[in-house]
Amino acid sequence: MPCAEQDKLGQAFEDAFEVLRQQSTGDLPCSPDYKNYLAFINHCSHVRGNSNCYGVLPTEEPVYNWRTVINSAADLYFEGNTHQSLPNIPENQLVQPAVLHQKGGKGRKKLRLFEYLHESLCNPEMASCIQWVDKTKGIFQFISKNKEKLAQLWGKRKGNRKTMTYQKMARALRNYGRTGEITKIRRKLTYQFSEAILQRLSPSYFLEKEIFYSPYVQPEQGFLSFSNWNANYNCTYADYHELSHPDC
DNA sequence: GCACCCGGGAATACGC
DNA sequence: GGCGTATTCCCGGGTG
Repeated sequence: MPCAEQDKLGQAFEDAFEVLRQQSTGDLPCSPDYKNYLAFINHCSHVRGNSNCYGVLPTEEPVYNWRTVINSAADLYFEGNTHQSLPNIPENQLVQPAVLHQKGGKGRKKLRLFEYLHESLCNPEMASCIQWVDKTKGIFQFISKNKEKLAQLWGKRKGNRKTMTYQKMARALRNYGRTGEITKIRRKLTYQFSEAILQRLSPSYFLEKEIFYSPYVQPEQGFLSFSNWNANYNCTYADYHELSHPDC
C-alpha cells in the first residue's frame, strides 16, 4: 500500500483509537463489539503511526458510532487515486464505501439481504440459524430449526410491517438468482454467494488480501466483513436475545 | 396424506 | 414518476 494511503488509513485508525480510549475511560458509551475493534486495530498496527498527513473524518454523525469510524476509514482509504493500486478487478465489482454510495452524501446505504446474511454468517451468535458449508466457495446453509428466527430478525431489522418468514426471505433470495448475486444450491436450505459478492464483502479487499480475525469468530468460520462486521451488532445481539429469551 | 422445501408470477411498498 | 429492491401473497410441484 502506498505511503500516502497508509497514512490516510492510519489516521482513521488513530481516530478509532481515540474513540476506544474514550470508551475505556467511560467518556463514551461502550459497545459490545468493543473487543472486535480492539482486535482489529491491534492487528492492523502496521498502518498506525504516521500522523503527518491528516484526513478529517466525516462528522455528519457523532464519532462514537463505530460504523462511522470504520466507514470513515474506508472512505479515507478510497479517496483519491487509491483504485489504481487495487488488483485488476472490474469497476462494477469495486467496493463502494457506504458513504460514497450516497447521493449527495446523505444518509446511509440501505442494508441488503445478502449483506445481512453475510453479517450473520460472521456472527457466532447466529450459528444456530445459519452456517457456512464451504466458506471459500461462499456456500452457506440455513439451519432448519432456527431459520424462522433468522428471518424474523431480518424483518425486524428492516422494520417490516409484518413478521418476516423464511418463505418470504427465500423468495427474496431467489430474486438474487436473476442477478447472480446468490444462487440456490441443489441441497436443502443451501445457497451460494457469487464471487463478486464475496469479494465485495471481504475485508481482505480493503487491506490487500490481508485477513484479520476476530476473537468472536471461530477459525474455521473465517473473517469478518470490514464493511459489515460492525453493522448493528447492538441491534442483532439485542434482537437475538429478545427472540431467544422473550421472558428476559 | 402431510409437512417441508422449492420455484416463480404478480401486486405492492418503499427509498432514492 | 421511474427504477431498483424487497415484501407479500399465492399457487403448484417435488420429496421423504
